[in-house]
Amino acid sequence: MARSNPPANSGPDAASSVPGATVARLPLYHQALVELGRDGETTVSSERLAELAGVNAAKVRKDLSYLGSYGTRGVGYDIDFLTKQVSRTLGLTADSAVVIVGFGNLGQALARYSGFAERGFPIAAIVDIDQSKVGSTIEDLPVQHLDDLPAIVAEHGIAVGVIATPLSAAQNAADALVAAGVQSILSFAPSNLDIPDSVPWRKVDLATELQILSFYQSRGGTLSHPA
Amino acid sequence: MARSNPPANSGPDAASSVPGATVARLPLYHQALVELGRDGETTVSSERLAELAGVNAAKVRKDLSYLGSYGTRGVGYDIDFLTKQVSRTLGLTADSAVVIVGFGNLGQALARYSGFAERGFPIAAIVDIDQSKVGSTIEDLPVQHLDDLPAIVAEHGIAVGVIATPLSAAQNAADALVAAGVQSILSFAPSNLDIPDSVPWRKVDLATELQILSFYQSRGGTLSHPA
DNA sequence: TAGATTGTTAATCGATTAACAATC
DNA sequence: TAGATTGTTAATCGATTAACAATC
Repeated sequence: MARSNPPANSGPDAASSVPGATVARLPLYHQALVELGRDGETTVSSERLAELAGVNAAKVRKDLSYLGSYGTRGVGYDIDFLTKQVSRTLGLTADSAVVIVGFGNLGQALARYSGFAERGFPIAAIVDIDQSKVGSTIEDLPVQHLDDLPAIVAEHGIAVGVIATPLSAAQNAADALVAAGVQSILSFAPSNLDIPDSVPWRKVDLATELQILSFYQSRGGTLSHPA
Repeated sequence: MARSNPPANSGPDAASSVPGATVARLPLYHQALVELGRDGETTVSSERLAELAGVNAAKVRKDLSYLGSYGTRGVGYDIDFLTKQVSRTLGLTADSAVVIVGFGNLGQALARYSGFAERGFPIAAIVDIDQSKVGSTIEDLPVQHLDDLPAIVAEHGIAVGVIATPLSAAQNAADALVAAGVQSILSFAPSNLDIPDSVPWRKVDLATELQILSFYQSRGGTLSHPA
C-alpha cells in the first residue's frame, strides 16, 4: 500500500481493484467536477465535493484514494486534473457509440432524448425485428433490421447496446447484441438476462425505482434519499 | 426476534425495519412472481425465484424472511399469496398517480412511455414553466403551468413527482413539488437535490449507468452484472 | 418414512465513518 | 508558524453466504 509521490505509477495507474461501491459513485464526482469546471473553479475540497455529490467527505477521500494520491494537503484537489483522472478510471477517454434495440414506445423516447449524446454516448443506430418499422427514420437515423446488427456494430464501432424491447423480446435482443460484438449492455426490460460474463451489463427499470420509493413513502418517509 | 407461527402479527406485519438492500430487491421478486402467476404456476421455491431474479437462493430466503414466515418447508412459496405480501410491503396496494415536471426532450419521452401506467403509476399530469409549452397536449394530456402544481396535485391526488427538467431547473422543480405536497420524487437530473427528509427521493441518471458500464468494459469485463 | 425446502444462524466479507497524523 | 485539508487507519456497521436444523 506504500505509495510515494508520483514516481513509478502515475501513468495508467496501478489499475486493478476499485471497489464496486466506489465505481458507482465515480460518475457522481465526475458530474460535480465538470460543473465546477464550468463555473470557473480551479480547486475543490473533499468537503465541497461531498456536498455536491450528496455523500460524506470521508467517503469522497476514500473513494478518490483508490485512483491515486491526487490531492494536495491543505489545499484540495485540482479540478481539471482530477476530472481527467476520474474520466480515465471510468474509461471515458473517447465517445462510445450506442445502438438502441427496439423501436417501440421506449425506444423512440430514447432516440429523441439528447442526454446520451451530451454525455459522450452518441446514438449511432436503431434496430427492430419488425419489418414494418424498418425504414422509418427518427432524428435523422434510419431504423434498421435486427438481423443487420453485426454489420452495423462493426461499421460504426458500436460499443454499447441498449435494450428497449418488450419483456418477451429482451433475451433475444441480448443474444443478438452479444453475437454482434457489443462490449456492454444496458437493459430497460424488467427481467434478468442471460449474458456471458465477458459482457458487463446493467438493468434500469423505471417502475422499480417508483416501487422502491413507494416503500419509503408508505413508512412515513423517515429515511431520505435511500441510495 | 422470536417469531412464532402466525399468531399475532400476520396482519399488516410487524412493519419497522426491512434492510435497504432488501427493499431494493423486492421489486425484482415482485416482477418475477407476477410473471410466474401469469404462466399459471402456483408455487415457487427460493431456488427458482432466485434464478429468475438473478440473485442467490439464500438471499431470497433471507429477504423474504423480513416480511414474515410465508413459505412452506418442503414445498416453497404460494405465488399468489407471496405476491400480495410483497405488494403490501412495498405499499403497492393502489395505483399512485404521477406528475411529470418538464416538457422537454425527456419529459415528452416519458409522457409517451406506457411503462409507468402498466406498473401502477399512471401519469396524471404534465407541467412546465415555459408558457409557450403550456396548452399543447400529449397522449391526451394537456401541458399545464408549474404554478398550478398545488391545485393539480390536490385534484388528482398525485403521489409522485418526476423531474425531467434540465439540470439548471431541477432544484426549482423539486421545491415546487415539495410545496405542492407530493409524497416522493424521482429525478432524472444528474445532480444532488436539497429535499426535506420527509420526502423520499431517488435519482436515475441514464448516462451514469453507461459510465459505470464503461469502467467494467475497460477492465476486460471480468465482473458480470455489477449490481 | 424419505425427500424437499424453508427459516435462521453464524461466519465472512465489503462498505462506511470518525478520527488523526502527515503535510501542504 | 498556524491553519487547512488530505490520505489512511481502525472501528463499526450492514450485507452476503453457506450450512443445517426444523418441518412440511
